[in-house]
Amino acid sequence: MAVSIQSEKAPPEEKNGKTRERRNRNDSVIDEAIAVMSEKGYAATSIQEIADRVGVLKGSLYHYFSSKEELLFRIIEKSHQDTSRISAEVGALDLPPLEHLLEHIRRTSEWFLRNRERAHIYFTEVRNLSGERHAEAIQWGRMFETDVSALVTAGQENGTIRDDLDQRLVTRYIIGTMNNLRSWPSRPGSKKQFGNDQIVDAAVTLIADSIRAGSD
Amino acid sequence: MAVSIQSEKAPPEEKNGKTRERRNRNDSVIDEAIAVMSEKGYAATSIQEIADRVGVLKGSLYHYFSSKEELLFRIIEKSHQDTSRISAEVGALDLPPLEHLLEHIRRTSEWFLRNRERAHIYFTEVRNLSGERHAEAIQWGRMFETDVSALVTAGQENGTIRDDLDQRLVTRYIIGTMNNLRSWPSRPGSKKQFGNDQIVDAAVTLIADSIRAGSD
Amino acid sequence: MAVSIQSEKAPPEEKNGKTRERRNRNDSVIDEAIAVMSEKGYAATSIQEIADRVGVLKGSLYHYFSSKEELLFRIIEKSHQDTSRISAEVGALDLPPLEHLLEHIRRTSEWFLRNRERAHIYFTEVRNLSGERHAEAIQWGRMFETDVSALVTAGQENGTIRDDLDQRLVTRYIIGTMNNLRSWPSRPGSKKQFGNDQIVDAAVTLIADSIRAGSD
Amino acid sequence: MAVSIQSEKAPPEEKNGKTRERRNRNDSVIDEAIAVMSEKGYAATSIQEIADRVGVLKGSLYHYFSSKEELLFRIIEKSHQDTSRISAEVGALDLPPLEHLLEHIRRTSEWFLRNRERAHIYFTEVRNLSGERHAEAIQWGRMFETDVSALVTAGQENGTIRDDLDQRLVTRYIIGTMNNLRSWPSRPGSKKQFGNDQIVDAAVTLIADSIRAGSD
DNA sequence: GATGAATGAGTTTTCATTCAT
DNA sequence: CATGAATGAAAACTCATTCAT
Repeated sequence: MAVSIQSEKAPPEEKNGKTRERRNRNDSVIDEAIAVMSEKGYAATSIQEIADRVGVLKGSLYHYFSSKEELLFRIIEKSHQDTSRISAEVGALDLPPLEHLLEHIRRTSEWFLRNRERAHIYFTEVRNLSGERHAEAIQWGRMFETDVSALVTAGQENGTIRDDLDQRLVTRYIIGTMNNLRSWPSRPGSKKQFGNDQIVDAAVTLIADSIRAGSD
Repeated sequence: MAVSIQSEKAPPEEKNGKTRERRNRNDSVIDEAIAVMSEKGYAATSIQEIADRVGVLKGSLYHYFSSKEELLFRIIEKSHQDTSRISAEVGALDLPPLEHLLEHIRRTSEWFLRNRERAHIYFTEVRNLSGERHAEAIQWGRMFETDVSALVTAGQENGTIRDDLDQRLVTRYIIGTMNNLRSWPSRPGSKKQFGNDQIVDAAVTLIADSIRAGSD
Repeated sequence: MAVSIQSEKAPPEEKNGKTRERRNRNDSVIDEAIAVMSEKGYAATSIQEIADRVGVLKGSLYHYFSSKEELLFRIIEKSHQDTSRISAEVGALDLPPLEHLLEHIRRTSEWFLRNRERAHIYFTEVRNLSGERHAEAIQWGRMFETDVSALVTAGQENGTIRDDLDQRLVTRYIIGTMNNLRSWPSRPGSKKQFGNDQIVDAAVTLIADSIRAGSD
Repeated sequence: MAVSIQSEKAPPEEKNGKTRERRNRNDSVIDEAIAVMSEKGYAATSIQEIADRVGVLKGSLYHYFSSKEELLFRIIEKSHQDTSRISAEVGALDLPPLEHLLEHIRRTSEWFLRNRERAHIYFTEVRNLSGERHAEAIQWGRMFETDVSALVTAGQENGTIRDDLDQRLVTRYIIGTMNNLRSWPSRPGSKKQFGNDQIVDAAVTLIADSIRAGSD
């Protein structure tokens, strides 16, 4: 079942020179911010660089966000919304715990791979938020963890997931593995690399084989 | 079998003499740099902040390193040296591939957990190096990967490691899991958290159960 | 004797038609500008803030004035016109110097109190004008001073105002006292504060008692 | 009795070119800040302009203060300290209320005239402070007012100050007059202007004649 | 070794103003 | 009239680095 959420880059329209462009650059700003920030990290990314890539003066960017931190927040917020929605969609399937967990991993992993850059920011840059925004993002992370945690516990209780390992360690193992998918070999254009489907399949297989009851 | 490599923060010995003091100060600079950088990230860490924690004016830090980047390099270099040594020590045991790999994972993971902050920097801040230093650190990372990769391949060849999954994916899975150990639940002082040994045991168990031949 | 000049904020009439609306908006811009500028000062007031209060986007404000400085100039100009008119009206009464001066103080003070915010700007923000506008406003201030100064001199010459103090010092004393009336205690709604009439009476009494010939 | 407090500008040492100057520019920074801010107002004063006058790059100024607002605070704080000290010195003379008040006015006025620029900032720029600093400065202003207010009340009670006018209005009148002394005609170099002593004498005479009991 | 004033180039952010729609 | 994207210049502030003392 295909997941419908999409966050790909807006199509790069040609600038036709004549009139000063008035289109909405909101998506473009976010996209370029994601690209630079995921490559260099939030702190090492300058507003100047984003502006250069968008093709406006740096002051102009402040029409699209009120501060660099708010820009980061919006990127993270969108990731949270997407993954939350996936979580809800999987929940609606009403599967038994282990199948539920594996489907959750599968779809979330697909999203992470399709949105590698955004996901990277989601996982690594929360510490650059402050105050209210930081608290909220931390809360989101906890929700994400709780979703997995609850499924692991349920699987242990109905005997489908091994219970010789503490639920919290298993949860962290699963989330950590998903976090790292972005670094699994997949440079497109390289000779023999892997498609997102192959990576997801491998990850789900490995996780399933390690947590299934009776593994030990 | 205990691993002898130690990189913990220098014990806060009382200043009992010039020599000791000087020695401590040098270590202290590195230690505080590691502490701040692992918390805030390299780019968001200011020399001022390190100086404040060391208890010295920021100009004075330049007696201990020649640039912020060189400081980062030294931190990463030391991590490389430690993990390389571990790799060599395990190699000297002359174990069969799977056992060799698991022992490698075990000891390296122990080091990562004992040196959480330094390891975090090692894994995330290489992109802040430039030129020669960047190239060298990239090379070290490749060496680290190659060590694991070779063992996986050997294990697949002698039939002890599953070969239905590409060697590169399995390698990335293993390394990724090790990378993430620092975030496994372990706040010391908290009531029911986990010691480093428990975490390592769990990680090795999970990895072993997922990559062993015959899992599928 | 009631003074007829009125510069109070336009009453918040309901928008009952195009014409009325347009008229209101124009006044509203001035009124809000006066409110913000008197509170924060001209330099610390942003066009954005005025626009927010008017309920219009900042670009739209430029339909009502051509520059921030021109807006300030108009505010000051109106103050000058009002006080000039008062000065002329009092002159038309044809009173002897001391009585003339006191009536001038009385009516001008009433205007200052009724237009506290505008008067504040009139007295403190002239330095933010430049070029021609600055010169003109300075000239207005000089005219204001000259009006008082001439009356003081005349009073000294006919023996009704003390002449042991230089006319210029007395003039500055009078003007300075009027300038400060806006800070005399008068928060409306507070229990025992003072009405504008009481403040004016007190000020005129104090000034009269201090400058009358025979005081020493 | 002469007041000993002095805040004049530091002597302008010649820069003798040879070595980069390492002297303490703290006073110089404050002095130039006072000069520019009193002329243009806090908000219209740029750090750049102060730096230009001090002769350093603008970034270097941040060795002397941590923010523009803190710089303003320090200027205002010093004014408060000076005027507080004067108030205490006069209090120690143990004079009857009216004499006490007039001596207070005399000495404080002298300070205002000798420190025209600083006093101007003290009276007009408090609104540019924020948070804790703003609260503290407001408190200082209230203390200043309370000092005068208490003397007026005491004078009314022992019958030496007129009591037909409310104590609060008289207090504001006095403070307002002192505030305005800086604009009394005194440009040095101009032909027939006035020395500080003459201005203070005139002000004390005018105030005394207006508030003394029996004036009416 | 340590200091701390100074640099110089950078950062994020603000803001009056313009103008095509 | 009103919009709102964009400008361009300047603002406050940061920071790695240098260096005379």
